Amino acid sequence: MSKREALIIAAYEAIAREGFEGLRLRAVAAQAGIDHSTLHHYFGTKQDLVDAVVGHVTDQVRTGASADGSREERLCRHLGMVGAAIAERPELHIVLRELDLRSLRDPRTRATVAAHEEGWRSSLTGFARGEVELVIATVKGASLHPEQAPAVLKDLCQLLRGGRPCTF
Amino acid sequence: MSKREALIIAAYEAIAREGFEGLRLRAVAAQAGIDHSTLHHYFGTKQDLVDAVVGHVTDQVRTGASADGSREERLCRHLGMVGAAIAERPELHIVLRELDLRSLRDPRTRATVAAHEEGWRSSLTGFARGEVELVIATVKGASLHPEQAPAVLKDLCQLLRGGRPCTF
DNA sequence: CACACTCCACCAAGTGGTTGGTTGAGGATG
DNA sequence: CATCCTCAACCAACCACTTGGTGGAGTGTG
Repeated sequence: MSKREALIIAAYEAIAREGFEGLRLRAVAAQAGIDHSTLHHYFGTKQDLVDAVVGHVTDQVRTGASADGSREERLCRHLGMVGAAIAERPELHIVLRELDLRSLRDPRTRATVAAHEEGWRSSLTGFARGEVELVIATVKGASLHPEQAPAVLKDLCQLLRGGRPCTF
Repeated sequence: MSKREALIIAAYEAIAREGFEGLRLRAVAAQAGIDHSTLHHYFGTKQDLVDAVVGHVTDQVRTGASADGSREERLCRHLGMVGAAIAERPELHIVLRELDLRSLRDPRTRATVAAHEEGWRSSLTGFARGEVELVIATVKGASLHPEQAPAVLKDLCQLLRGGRPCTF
Protein backbone atom coordinates (compact mmCIF):
# COMPACT_ATOMS: atom_id res chain seq x y z
CA MET A 1 0.00 0.00 0.00
CA SER A 2 1.41 3.35 -1.02
CA LYS A 3 1.83 6.13 1.49
CA ARG A 4 -0.87 8.02 -0.32
CA GLU A 5 -3.33 5.17 0.11
CA ALA A 6 -2.24 4.77 3.71
CA LEU A 7 -3.09 8.41 4.34
CA ILE A 8 -6.52 8.05 2.79
CA ILE A 9 -7.24 4.96 4.85
CA ALA A 10 -6.02 6.68 8.00
CA ALA A 11 -8.23 9.69 7.32
CA TYR A 12 -11.17 7.44 6.53
CA GLU A 13 -10.74 5.61 9.83
CA ALA A 14 -10.31 8.85 11.72
CA ILE A 15 -13.60 10.16 10.31
CA ALA A 16 -15.36 6.94 11.26
CA ARG A 17 -13.91 7.13 14.75
CA GLU A 18 -14.07 10.84 15.55
CA GLY A 19 -16.20 12.34 12.82
CA PHE A 20 -15.19 15.35 10.75
CA GLU A 21 -15.30 17.19 14.05
CA GLY A 22 -12.22 15.32 15.16
CA LEU A 23 -10.30 14.99 11.90
CA ARG A 24 -6.74 16.22 12.51
CA LEU A 25 -4.03 16.12 9.88
CA ARG A 26 -1.30 15.46 12.43
CA ALA A 27 -3.18 12.45 13.75
CA VAL A 28 -3.77 11.12 10.25
CA ALA A 29 -0.11 11.53 9.34
CA ALA A 30 1.01 9.84 12.55
CA GLN A 31 -1.32 6.92 11.86
CA ALA A 32 0.32 6.55 8.46
CA GLY A 33 3.74 6.76 10.08
CA ILE A 34 4.90 10.04 8.61
CA ASP A 35 5.30 13.65 9.62
CA HIS A 36 2.31 15.88 9.06
CA SER A 37 4.25 18.14 6.74
CA THR A 38 4.91 15.16 4.53
CA LEU A 39 1.17 14.70 4.26
CA HIS A 40 1.07 18.05 2.50
CA HIS A 41 3.38 16.62 -0.11
CA TYR A 42 0.55 14.28 -1.13
CA PHE A 43 -2.42 16.49 -0.36
CA GLY A 44 -2.01 20.22 -0.66
CA THR A 45 -4.88 21.04 1.65
CA LYS A 46 -7.13 19.32 4.12
CA GLN A 47 -9.96 19.57 1.62
CA ASP A 48 -7.86 17.68 -0.93
CA LEU A 49 -7.48 14.86 1.55
CA VAL A 50 -11.20 14.88 2.31
CA ASP A 51 -11.94 14.76 -1.40
CA ALA A 52 -9.71 11.72 -1.70
CA VAL A 53 -11.55 10.06 1.16
CA VAL A 54 -14.84 10.79 -0.58
CA GLY A 55 -13.48 9.12 -3.68
CA HIS A 56 -12.32 6.16 -1.65
CA VAL A 57 -15.76 5.79 -0.07
CA THR A 58 -17.39 6.02 -3.47
CA ASP A 59 -15.26 3.13 -4.63
CA GLN A 60 -16.27 1.10 -1.60
CA VAL A 61 -19.99 1.47 -2.08
CA ARG A 62 -20.20 0.57 -5.71
CA THR A 63 -23.04 -1.88 -5.55
CA GLY A 64 -22.54 -4.91 -7.69
CA ALA A 65 -26.11 -4.44 -8.83
CA SER A 66 -27.06 -6.45 -11.85
CA ALA A 67 -30.14 -5.83 -13.96
CA ASP A 68 -31.16 -9.47 -13.93
CA GLY A 69 -34.51 -10.68 -12.68
CA SER A 70 -37.81 -9.03 -11.97
CA ARG A 71 -37.97 -5.74 -10.16
CA GLU A 72 -38.92 -7.58 -6.98
CA GLU A 73 -36.00 -9.94 -7.27
CA ARG A 74 -33.70 -7.00 -7.79
CA LEU A 75 -35.19 -5.29 -4.74
CA CYS A 76 -34.59 -8.34 -2.57
CA ARG A 77 -31.05 -8.69 -3.80
CA HIS A 78 -30.35 -5.01 -3.39
CA LEU A 79 -31.69 -4.64 0.12
CA GLY A 80 -30.12 -7.91 1.17
CA MET A 81 -26.71 -6.77 0.02
CA VAL A 82 -27.02 -3.32 1.53
CA GLY A 83 -28.21 -4.72 4.84
CA ALA A 84 -25.29 -7.13 4.95
CA ALA A 85 -22.89 -4.35 4.04
CA ILE A 86 -24.14 -2.18 6.88
CA ALA A 87 -23.85 -5.01 9.37
CA GLU A 88 -20.41 -6.09 8.19
CA ARG A 89 -18.84 -2.70 7.65
CA PRO A 90 -20.61 -0.27 9.94
CA GLU A 91 -17.71 2.17 9.82
CA LEU A 92 -18.27 2.64 6.10
CA HIS A 93 -21.83 3.70 6.70
CA ILE A 94 -20.87 5.97 9.55
CA VAL A 95 -18.61 7.79 7.15
CA LEU A 96 -21.42 7.92 4.62
CA ARG A 97 -23.65 9.54 7.19
CA GLU A 98 -20.94 12.03 8.03
CA LEU A 99 -20.72 12.80 4.34
CA ASP A 100 -24.49 13.18 4.09
CA LEU A 101 -24.37 15.88 6.72
CA ARG A 102 -21.31 17.50 5.26
CA SER A 103 -22.97 17.60 1.87
CA LEU A 104 -25.33 20.18 3.29
CA ARG A 105 -22.42 22.62 3.42
CA ASP A 106 -19.90 21.32 0.92
CA PRO A 107 -21.06 21.36 -2.72
CA ARG A 108 -18.33 18.96 -3.75
CA THR A 109 -19.42 16.35 -1.26
CA ARG A 110 -23.01 17.03 -2.22
CA ALA A 111 -22.27 16.09 -5.82
CA THR A 112 -20.70 12.82 -4.73
CA VAL A 113 -23.56 11.92 -2.42
CA ALA A 114 -26.06 12.76 -5.15
CA ALA A 115 -24.22 10.53 -7.60
CA HIS A 116 -24.26 7.76 -5.04
CA GLU A 117 -28.03 8.06 -4.61
CA GLU A 118 -28.44 8.11 -8.36
CA GLY A 119 -26.77 4.73 -8.45
CA TRP A 120 -29.37 3.41 -6.08
CA ARG A 121 -32.20 4.82 -8.12
CA SER A 122 -30.92 3.22 -11.28
CA SER A 123 -30.77 -0.16 -9.58
CA LEU A 124 -34.39 0.15 -8.57
CA THR A 125 -35.93 0.81 -11.95
CA GLY A 126 -39.47 -0.43 -12.21
CA PHE A 127 -40.48 0.89 -8.84
CA ALA A 128 -42.49 4.04 -8.30
CA ARG A 129 -40.50 7.11 -7.47
CA GLY A 130 -42.02 7.26 -4.02
CA GLU A 131 -41.01 3.71 -3.31
CA VAL A 132 -37.46 4.40 -4.38
CA GLU A 133 -37.21 7.42 -2.11
CA LEU A 134 -38.60 5.35 0.72
CA VAL A 135 -35.93 2.74 0.19
CA ILE A 136 -33.18 5.35 0.15
CA ALA A 137 -34.44 7.03 3.30
CA THR A 138 -34.76 3.76 5.16
CA VAL A 139 -31.32 2.55 4.16
CA LYS A 140 -29.77 5.75 5.45
CA GLY A 141 -31.68 5.64 8.69
CA ALA A 142 -30.99 1.95 9.16
CA SER A 143 -27.26 2.49 9.04
CA LEU A 144 -27.56 4.14 12.44
CA HIS A 145 -28.16 0.78 14.04
CA PRO A 146 -25.94 -1.61 12.07
CA GLU A 147 -26.98 -4.67 14.03
CA GLN A 148 -30.65 -4.12 13.22
CA ALA A 149 -30.21 -2.94 9.65
CA PRO A 150 -30.58 -6.31 7.89
CA ALA A 151 -33.83 -7.08 9.70
CA VAL A 152 -35.23 -3.61 9.11
CA LEU A 153 -34.45 -3.75 5.41
CA LYS A 154 -35.91 -7.24 5.17
CA ASP A 155 -39.12 -5.92 6.69
CA LEU A 156 -39.21 -3.06 4.23
CA CYS A 157 -38.64 -5.45 1.35
CA GLN A 158 -41.49 -7.64 2.50
CA LEU A 159 -43.82 -4.66 2.72
CA LEU A 160 -42.90 -3.52 -0.76
CA ARG A 161 -43.58 -7.01 -2.03
CA GLY A 162 -47.11 -6.88 -0.70
CA GLY A 163 -46.38 -9.11 2.27
CA ARG A 164 -44.40 -11.83 0.57
CA PRO A 165 -41.15 -12.40 2.50
CA CYS A 166 -37.91 -11.10 1.11
CA THR A 167 -36.02 -13.94 -0.55
CA PHE A 168 -32.49 -12.70 0.00
CA MET B 1 -35.10 35.86 26.37
CA SER B 2 -32.30 35.56 28.87
CA LYS B 3 -28.70 35.66 27.75
CA ARG B 4 -28.38 32.05 28.74
CA GLU B 5 -31.21 31.06 26.44
CA ALA B 6 -29.79 33.27 23.72
CA LEU B 7 -26.52 31.40 23.94
CA ILE B 8 -28.25 28.03 23.68
CA ILE B 9 -30.23 29.19 20.67
CA ALA B 10 -27.11 30.61 19.05
CA ALA B 11 -25.24 27.34 19.59
CA TYR B 12 -28.19 25.35 18.28
CA GLU B 13 -28.28 27.44 15.12
CA ALA B 14 -24.54 27.22 14.70
CA ILE B 15 -24.71 23.42 14.87
CA ALA B 16 -27.52 23.37 12.32
CA ARG B 17 -25.53 25.66 10.03
CA GLU B 18 -21.97 24.40 10.46
CA GLY B 19 -22.28 21.12 12.30
CA PHE B 20 -20.32 20.24 15.40
CA GLU B 21 -17.31 20.50 13.14
CA GLY B 22 -17.78 24.25 12.96
CA LEU B 23 -19.05 25.02 16.44
CA ARG B 24 -16.94 27.87 17.87
CA LEU B 25 -17.56 29.43 21.24
CA ARG B 26 -16.47 32.88 20.08
CA ALA B 27 -18.94 32.79 17.20
CA VAL B 28 -21.74 31.63 19.48
CA ALA B 29 -21.01 34.38 21.97
CA ALA B 30 -20.86 37.01 19.24
CA GLN B 31 -24.21 35.84 17.90
CA ALA B 32 -25.66 36.32 21.38
CA GLY B 33 -24.05 39.74 21.57
CA ILE B 34 -21.54 39.08 24.33
CA ASP B 35 -17.87 38.41 24.77
CA HIS B 36 -16.79 34.79 24.64
CA SER B 37 -15.40 35.01 28.14
CA THR B 38 -18.84 35.93 29.36
CA LEU B 39 -20.11 32.74 27.77
CA HIS B 40 -17.94 30.89 30.23
CA HIS B 41 -19.80 32.68 32.97
CA TYR B 42 -22.89 30.74 31.94
CA PHE B 43 -21.30 27.52 30.70
CA GLY B 44 -18.08 26.39 32.28
CA THR B 45 -16.97 24.30 29.33
CA LYS B 46 -17.91 23.73 25.73
CA GLN B 47 -19.38 20.39 26.70
CA ASP B 48 -21.68 22.12 29.19
CA LEU B 49 -23.01 24.28 26.38
CA VAL B 50 -23.48 21.26 24.15
CA ASP B 51 -25.35 19.51 26.94
CA ALA B 52 -27.65 22.48 27.23
CA VAL B 53 -28.28 22.38 23.49
CA VAL B 54 -29.11 18.69 23.76
CA GLY B 55 -31.63 19.53 26.46
CA HIS B 56 -33.09 22.28 24.32
CA VAL B 57 -33.48 19.90 21.40
CA THR B 58 -35.10 17.33 23.63
CA ASP B 59 -37.69 19.89 24.65
CA GLN B 60 -38.37 20.71 21.01
CA VAL B 61 -39.07 17.16 19.90
CA ARG B 62 -41.50 16.17 22.60
CA THR B 63 -44.17 14.65 20.42
CA GLY B 64 -47.66 15.49 21.48
CA ALA B 65 -48.50 11.85 20.99
CA SER B 66 -51.81 10.79 22.44
CA ALA B 67 -52.86 7.22 23.06
CA ASP B 68 -56.25 7.70 21.44
CA GLY B 69 -57.50 5.65 18.53
CA SER B 70 -56.47 2.37 16.99
CA ARG B 71 -52.81 1.58 16.41
CA GLU B 72 -53.27 2.43 12.74
CA GLU B 73 -54.80 5.77 13.54
CA ARG B 74 -51.96 6.52 15.89
CA LEU B 75 -49.46 5.54 13.23
CA CYS B 76 -51.04 7.89 10.71
CA ARG B 77 -51.12 10.72 13.18
CA HIS B 78 -47.58 10.08 14.32
CA LEU B 79 -46.02 9.89 10.88
CA GLY B 80 -48.08 12.81 9.69
CA MET B 81 -46.84 14.99 12.51
CA VAL B 82 -43.24 13.90 12.16
CA GLY B 83 -43.29 14.44 8.42
CA ALA B 84 -44.70 17.92 8.86
CA ALA B 85 -42.16 18.69 11.58
CA ILE B 86 -39.29 17.68 9.31
CA ALA B 87 -40.61 19.79 6.47
CA GLU B 88 -41.31 22.82 8.62
CA ARG B 89 -38.26 22.75 10.84
CA PRO B 90 -35.51 21.04 8.89
CA GLU B 91 -32.82 22.64 11.03
CA LEU B 92 -34.14 20.80 14.07
CA HIS B 93 -33.72 17.48 12.34
CA ILE B 94 -30.30 18.38 11.05
CA VAL B 95 -29.26 18.93 14.64
CA LEU B 96 -30.86 15.63 15.59
CA ARG B 97 -28.80 13.87 12.94
CA GLU B 98 -25.68 15.59 14.19
CA LEU B 99 -26.57 14.33 17.64
CA ASP B 100 -27.16 10.82 16.33
CA LEU B 101 -23.63 10.74 15.01
CA ARG B 102 -22.19 12.38 18.08
CA SER B 103 -23.95 9.82 20.26
CA LEU B 104 -21.55 7.23 18.85
CA ARG B 105 -18.75 8.95 20.76
CA ASP B 106 -20.44 10.85 23.57
CA PRO B 107 -22.25 8.66 26.13
CA ARG B 108 -24.23 11.61 27.44
CA THR B 109 -25.63 12.40 24.04
CA ARG B 110 -26.23 8.71 23.50
CA ALA B 111 -28.46 8.57 26.55
CA THR B 112 -30.52 11.49 25.30
CA VAL B 113 -30.90 10.05 21.83
CA ALA B 114 -31.88 6.69 23.28
CA ALA B 115 -34.53 8.34 25.45
CA HIS B 116 -35.83 10.13 22.40
CA GLU B 117 -36.18 6.87 20.48
CA GLU B 118 -37.87 5.30 23.47
CA GLY B 119 -40.51 7.99 23.23
CA TRP B 120 -41.18 6.96 19.66
CA ARG B 121 -41.44 3.32 20.58
CA SER B 122 -43.95 4.00 23.31
CA SER B 123 -46.12 5.96 20.90
CA LEU B 124 -46.19 2.99 18.53
CA THR B 125 -47.44 0.33 20.91
CA GLY B 126 -49.41 -2.35 19.18
CA PHE B 127 -46.99 -2.70 16.31
CA ALA B 128 -44.44 -5.45 15.97
CA ARG B 129 -40.97 -4.57 17.12
CA GLY B 130 -39.65 -4.89 13.58
CA GLU B 131 -42.23 -2.46 12.32
CA VAL B 132 -41.33 0.05 14.99
CA GLU B 133 -37.65 -0.15 14.13
CA LEU B 134 -38.51 0.29 10.48
CA VAL B 135 -40.44 3.45 11.30
CA ILE B 136 -37.60 4.87 13.36
CA ALA B 137 -35.02 4.12 10.70
CA THR B 138 -37.12 5.66 7.96
CA VAL B 139 -37.88 8.80 9.92
CA LYS B 140 -34.18 9.35 10.53
CA GLY B 141 -33.29 8.76 6.94
CA ALA B 142 -36.14 10.87 5.68
CA SER B 143 -34.93 13.90 7.59
CA LEU B 144 -32.08 14.09 5.11
CA HIS B 145 -34.45 15.33 2.44
CA PRO B 146 -36.91 17.53 4.31
CA GLU B 147 -38.94 18.39 1.25
CA GLN B 148 -39.59 14.72 0.50
CA ALA B 149 -40.03 13.55 4.06
CA PRO B 150 -43.83 13.93 4.31
CA ALA B 151 -44.40 11.95 1.13
CA VAL B 152 -41.93 9.25 2.09
CA LEU B 153 -43.51 8.81 5.51
CA LYS B 154 -46.97 8.74 3.97
CA ASP B 155 -45.84 5.95 1.68
CA LEU B 156 -44.44 4.03 4.62
CA CYS B 157 -47.66 4.52 6.54
CA GLN B 158 -49.68 3.20 3.64
CA LEU B 159 -47.48 0.12 3.35
CA LEU B 160 -47.81 -0.60 7.05
CA ARG B 161 -51.58 -0.30 6.72
CA GLY B 162 -51.64 -3.01 4.10
CA GLY B 163 -52.12 -0.60 1.22
CA ARG B 164 -54.83 1.62 2.65
CA PRO B 165 -53.76 5.25 2.28
CA CYS B 166 -52.54 7.17 5.27
CA THR B 167 -55.34 9.37 6.59
CA PHE B 168 -53.27 12.15 8.07
C1' DC C 1 22.10 15.89 -12.28
C1' DA C 2 17.05 15.85 -11.41
C1' DC C 3 13.45 14.35 -8.83
C1' DA C 4 10.44 12.27 -5.38
C1' DC C 5 10.27 11.93 -0.76
C1' DT C 6 10.94 13.03 4.00
C1' DC C 7 11.64 15.66 8.24
C1' DC C 8 12.66 19.72 11.27
C1' DA C 9 11.64 24.16 12.41
C1' DC C 10 8.65 27.55 11.97
C1' DC C 11 4.46 30.59 11.34
C1' DA C 12 -0.08 33.05 11.69
C1' DA C 13 -4.35 32.29 13.14
C1' DG C 14 -7.03 30.46 15.87
C1' DT C 15 -8.74 27.34 20.10
C1' DG C 16 -10.97 26.67 24.80
C1' DG C 17 -10.35 28.53 29.02
C1' DT C 18 -8.56 31.87 32.99
C1' DT C 19 -7.60 36.14 35.33
C1' DG C 20 -8.37 40.48 37.21
C1' DG C 21 -11.20 44.01 37.21
C1' DT C 22 -15.52 47.13 36.18
C1' DT C 23 -20.31 48.10 36.33
C1' DG C 24 -24.79 48.49 38.23
C1' DA C 25 -28.74 46.83 40.66
C1' DG C 26 -30.49 45.46 45.27
C1' DG C 27 -30.34 44.90 50.11
C1' DA C 28 -28.99 46.01 54.48
C1' DT C 29 -27.24 49.49 57.99
C1' DG C 30 -26.65 53.90 60.05
C1' DC D 1 -31.19 60.08 53.07
C1' DA D 2 -26.26 58.31 52.46
C1' DT D 3 -23.13 54.62 52.88
C1' DC D 4 -21.49 50.11 52.68
C1' DC D 5 -21.61 45.48 51.00
C1' DT D 6 -22.76 41.66 47.86
C1' DC D 7 -23.28 39.53 43.75
C1' DA D 8 -24.52 38.51 38.95
C1' DA D 9 -23.18 40.13 34.58
C1' DC D 10 -19.82 41.56 31.73
C1' DC D 11 -15.28 42.51 29.26
C1' DA D 12 -10.15 43.21 27.84
C1' DA D 13 -6.18 40.93 28.09
C1' DC D 14 -3.99 37.07 28.46
C1' DC D 15 -2.50 31.95 28.63
C1' DA D 16 -1.06 27.49 26.93
C1' DC D 17 -1.93 24.92 23.31
C1' DT D 18 -3.42 23.28 18.63
C1' DT D 19 -4.50 24.05 14.00
C1' DG D 20 -3.49 23.92 8.85
C1' DG D 21 0.09 25.22 6.17
C1' DT D 22 5.18 26.73 4.51
C1' DG D 23 10.35 26.78 3.64
C1' DG D 24 14.44 24.75 3.46
C1' DA D 25 17.54 21.34 3.84
C1' DG D 26 18.71 16.54 3.61
C1' DT D 27 18.02 11.84 1.75
C1' DG D 28 18.01 8.29 -1.58
C1' DT D 29 17.20 6.74 -6.39
C1' DG D 30 16.90 6.65 -11.44
